[in-house]
Amino acid sequence: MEVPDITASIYIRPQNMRSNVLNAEFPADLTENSGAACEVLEDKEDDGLQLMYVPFPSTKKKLGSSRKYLIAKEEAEGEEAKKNWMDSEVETLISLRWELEPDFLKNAYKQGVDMWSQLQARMSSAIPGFTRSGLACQRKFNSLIKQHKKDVLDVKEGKHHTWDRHARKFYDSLDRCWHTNGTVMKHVTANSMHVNHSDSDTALTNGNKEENLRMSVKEDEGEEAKKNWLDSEAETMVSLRWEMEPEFVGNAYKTGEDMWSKLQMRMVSLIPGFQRSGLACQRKFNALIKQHKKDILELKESGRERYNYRFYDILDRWWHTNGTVMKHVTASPNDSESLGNPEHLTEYLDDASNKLLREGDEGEEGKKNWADSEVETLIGLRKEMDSEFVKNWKKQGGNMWSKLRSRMLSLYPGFTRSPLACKRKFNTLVRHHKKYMHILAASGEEPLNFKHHDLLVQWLHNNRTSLRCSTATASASASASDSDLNQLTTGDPTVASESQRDVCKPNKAESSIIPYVVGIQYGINVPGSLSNVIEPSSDVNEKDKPSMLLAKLDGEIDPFMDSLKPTVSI
DNA sequence: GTTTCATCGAGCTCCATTAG
DNA sequence: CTAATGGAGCTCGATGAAAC
Repeated sequence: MEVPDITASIYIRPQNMRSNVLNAEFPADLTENSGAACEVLEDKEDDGLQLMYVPFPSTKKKLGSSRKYLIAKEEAEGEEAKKNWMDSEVETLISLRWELEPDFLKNAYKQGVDMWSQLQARMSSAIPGFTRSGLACQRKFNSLIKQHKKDVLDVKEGKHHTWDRHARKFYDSLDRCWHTNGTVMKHVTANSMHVNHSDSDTALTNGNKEENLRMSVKEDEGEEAKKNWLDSEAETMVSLRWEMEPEFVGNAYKTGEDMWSKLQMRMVSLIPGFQRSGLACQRKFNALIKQHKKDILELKESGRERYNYRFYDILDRWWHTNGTVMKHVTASPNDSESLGNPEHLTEYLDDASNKLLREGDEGEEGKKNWADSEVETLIGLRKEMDSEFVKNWKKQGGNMWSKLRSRMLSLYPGFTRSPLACKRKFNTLVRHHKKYMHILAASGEEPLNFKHHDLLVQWLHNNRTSLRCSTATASASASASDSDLNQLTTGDPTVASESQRDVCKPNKAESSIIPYVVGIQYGINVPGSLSNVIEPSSDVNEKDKPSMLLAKLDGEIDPFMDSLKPTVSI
């Protein structure tokens, strides 16, 4: 990826702040577009002067000082006018978003790190009088990318394009930053972890120093909460855990020997301001191992490298030198051997699934487990209300889970779980149902103790047209086949009604594989093309294949499973 | 000591609505 | 008509509480 020159070591200041301004020339099109005054600041590191274009509005309300600006900002906040974005605002947005790209990648979905608020703050300091929210910035940026992608695709496919639109004038800036050659702008999507960071890392230069300083101050102030682990923290923790391994082994399961607290104390001594608990260290460590194993599996099966954590090296070194050492935190004592072995995953999932539907007391609320009867009623009601769910899918005010919760309440006086809790429980059930399918496909044996599985299976296969609209989708460990399950439950678009198709439309990747996804649902991350998974015999007409496969689904579940088993390669 | 369940908060996406 | 926002739903990572 081409690194644009705007990643240079330049400090940006609001126009109203004094600074060392250099003479600079800007591309004519930029200044013309923005009609803005520009300011370029000195490279403090003096490591090769590079300039950054910093547009400022030819402001009507020019403010004399930063103080006045802050007051004006406060006054303006809350108005949230729906005024169109000025060109200069958009250009600044793109520049800052690119500059913060490494942080966006690193902090995707993390609690306690609101990247768009950080960007908004920088927008505010770069553009006096800027009053839009972080959310507005996020939406504007995403809509730009969406439009860009669409236009590029349209042009590629020879369709009529809309390049004369307002967004067009910013495509150069977007391309200059991300240089995507018209491919998907991955950086803002859930798949951002797939992006190779190496290119964008170079962008994290002096421009982020202020932000880094601010963050470090924050840490010193003890604003901990659920903040993402820094790489340095994780590395230190893994190293310490390794170093203390003999003690961990010696004191395993002994009461009064809280090894993780000891490790936590050493973390504090090594990292001033470290405020996480020993339990948090333990969880993070176990999560790292789990993730590592998952990544290795994925790499082995699909050839796709998902994560690139530096401390994986440490874990690997440890594993290879100390084969059995991980027994405290893994399901199998032979993890060093079972790495990459799907059977191991099966064992792991099986173990998990056996405990899945463990019931707690007939709980009233909060984090008490759901009672069997509650779950069954939940599924029953959800099934009963399915047409309503489909009808109101994504409609404002639909609030279907509230309605379902009301019906739960009428059946269970004293039922105190929230609509959201109902939704989450249901999504969790579906997620585990998918896990069940994986286990079944991997081992050929029906996992035990899936109490509510039958209810779900019955519904999923009788009603393939709607579930996509109301359930959580992929679990991280099984994203490939989960999406296929979604497709399965979405149903055959050639049969579904127009409205159903509209409501439950598959994503683009899925839409091209519809006829053949049936088999992969029961597979487990089978590498290669879908045809490797299930291939109708060659003497069947192309046009008959989809119906043939779907016809299988209409039969009983078990016979279908049986017929499928031999075709699934693991 | 380890794992699971449920929750929280941040980000993204989609459709409907509203303002310019 | 188009762009921006509202609102709902989804995924993901971290964590408290409880179960094992």
